Amino acid sequence: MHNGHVPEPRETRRRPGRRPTINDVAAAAGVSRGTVSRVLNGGHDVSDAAQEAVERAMRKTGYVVNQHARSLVTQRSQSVAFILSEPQERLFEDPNFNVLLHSCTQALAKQDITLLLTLASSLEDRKRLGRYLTGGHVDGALLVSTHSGNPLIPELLARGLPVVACGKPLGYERQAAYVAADDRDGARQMVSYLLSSGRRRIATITGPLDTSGGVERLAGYREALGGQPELVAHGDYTRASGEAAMLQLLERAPDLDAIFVASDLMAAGAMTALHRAGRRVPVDVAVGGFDDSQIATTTQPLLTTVRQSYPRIGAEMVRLLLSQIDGESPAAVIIPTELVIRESA
Amino acid sequence: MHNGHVPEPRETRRRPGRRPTINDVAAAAGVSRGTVSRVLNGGHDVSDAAQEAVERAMRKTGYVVNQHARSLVTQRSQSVAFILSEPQERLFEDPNFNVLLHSCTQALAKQDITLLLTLASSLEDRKRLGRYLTGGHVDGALLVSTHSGNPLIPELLARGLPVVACGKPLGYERQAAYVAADDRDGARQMVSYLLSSGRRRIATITGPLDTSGGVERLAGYREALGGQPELVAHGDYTRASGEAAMLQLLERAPDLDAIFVASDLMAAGAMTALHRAGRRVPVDVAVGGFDDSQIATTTQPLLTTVRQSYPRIGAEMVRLLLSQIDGESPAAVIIPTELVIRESA
DNA sequence: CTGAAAGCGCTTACAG
DNA sequence: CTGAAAGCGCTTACAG
Repeated sequence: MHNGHVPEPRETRRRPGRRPTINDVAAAAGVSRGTVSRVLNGGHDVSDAAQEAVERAMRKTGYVVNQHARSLVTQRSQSVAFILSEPQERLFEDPNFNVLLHSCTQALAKQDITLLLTLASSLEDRKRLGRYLTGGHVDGALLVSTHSGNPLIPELLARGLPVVACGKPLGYERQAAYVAADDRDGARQMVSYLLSSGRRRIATITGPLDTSGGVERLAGYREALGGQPELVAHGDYTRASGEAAMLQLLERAPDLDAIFVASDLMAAGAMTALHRAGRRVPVDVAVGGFDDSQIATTTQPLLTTVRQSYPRIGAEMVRLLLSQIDGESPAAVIIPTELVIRESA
Repeated sequence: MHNGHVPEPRETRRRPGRRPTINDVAAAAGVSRGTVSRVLNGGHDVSDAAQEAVERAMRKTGYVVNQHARSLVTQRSQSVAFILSEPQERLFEDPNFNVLLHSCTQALAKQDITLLLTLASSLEDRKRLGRYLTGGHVDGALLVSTHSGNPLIPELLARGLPVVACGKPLGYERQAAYVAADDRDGARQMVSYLLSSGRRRIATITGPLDTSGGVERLAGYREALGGQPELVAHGDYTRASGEAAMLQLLERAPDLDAIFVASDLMAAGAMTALHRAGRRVPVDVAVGGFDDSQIATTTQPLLTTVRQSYPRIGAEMVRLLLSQIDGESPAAVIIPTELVIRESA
């Protein structure tokens, strides 16, 4: 069919195996394509009779709009990407992602925008993803857990794709929009609290230092310590790394009486290590976490931690992204953090 | 710009804020759009000189193909959806999803196809997703963890979208392609092994009975028991449900000496319950799992289980999906399962 | 309120 | 090997 170059008369019957188009609907309803398109786009300036005829015709033909054709003219895809630049394992281990993903999905759903979760663990992945994203498939991107040096950020920025990062995107704070918790202040609050409750030898387990969360929480720890000798070990936000770092700290400083851990998940790991080493929490060692994730209420004893509201962070990220898609310039939002005292400190 | 209806002379300079198109590249290279398109699509029938000129022009203009325009003519989007119809929590708890997702991503990457992970926990989500998927955004869908009664399956099938399910899609075994492990035989092997090692009072914790895995593993248990009295409790593949079911079974049958659990994660939960109840594994109670996931090698003692190879399942799913996209009819693949004996039984 | 027409940015036979 | 042209399925001023 259609392989000659003599124009055929416009065909109105539906060919088998072909999706119905707006032409089929128009023919069935006895109106023009323009009118069909108008009812598709809100039904303004359409008479009741026409509206009804078109709706009937759509049902009859089983019409579904072709998004590519629509996107080609509107330059909008009505979808945004949620990009996780992280080894997959973390996605599955860390409940924070879960909460963030959920709140972003919800916020976008209200605008009838689909969220596409894309994983970019390997360099290869990131390349393919770069092509995909800049090809117009999505209207914007939410970047989660981006370590400094992630090549996706400059690429997307250069292409002019609206982007919002979760946490300060190190090296691009000026150019990319972001939403971050007040990490530094949260850490400061926690360590001040530990000091005020009489602890004297306070260690910390940091997050990865190529993320703003890692850097800022460490800075808050130092700030609160105000020049007192510090005791630092590094983790990568996984439970296992928290356990290993705790073991190492106990070796280096058997007299430590408190620990501020830069995430709840690592804090859970640290508590396991403390338990194995025969230290009681909080009697021998006070433990403070960060996140106030679900984990904080399942540890034994319950975890004293710093709350950062991921639902709120997600909602703000979406708001910032949509406003950029509408032409506003990038902005940064800092969400306050709050000390939550439970049993571990 | 371009708001009059008098045709302007074709503009070749790049307007600020506009993405370069194939016309810009053609003009810069001094060739026709057809030639640019040919180098974009593999460079067949293009002279070296033209090829080079076009490549230079693409770099100079920063050209990126508009996927919507391309898809509109090719009727292909070069992406497929990975649909998880499951409360999000499970995604994050169950390592099997992780492995499956990874293997599917890899297999698709080889064909330069992007995988889009979409979550459909609520009914609302499924509606929006249905619209998205049938709008031509993806070339096919991988359905994971679909309980019977999931309305997405008939919808996608009716639209003619190529679909492959993981596990038998109950109610649509005939119409939808799927890849499943030989659940029944795996369960049978495990229970036979428990019997042969002298266990006499063997219970089971099932998966959800609206999934084929749940149904078939229970059937295998019954088959191996061959009419001996059975002892059944139900779980939903979460760790917590395994723990609860085990507690309940101990109450109902304090004399049980073995348990076959329909997933490793639930088996880990069951072992926790046994431990709390003071039963030694495997001395007092033998425990057999299903999956051979990462969990099986982290429990204490190590878990005897049934291996189903998720990497292989993922690869087969992709193969089946791509062949359907190329016009083949749906097929079903059953992957053999294998007993893996460790310490717990 | 409605139709005719231009245009979104590509691909792909076709003719040369 | 290459260009001209048709066509993919929509939306959106414009004129009436």
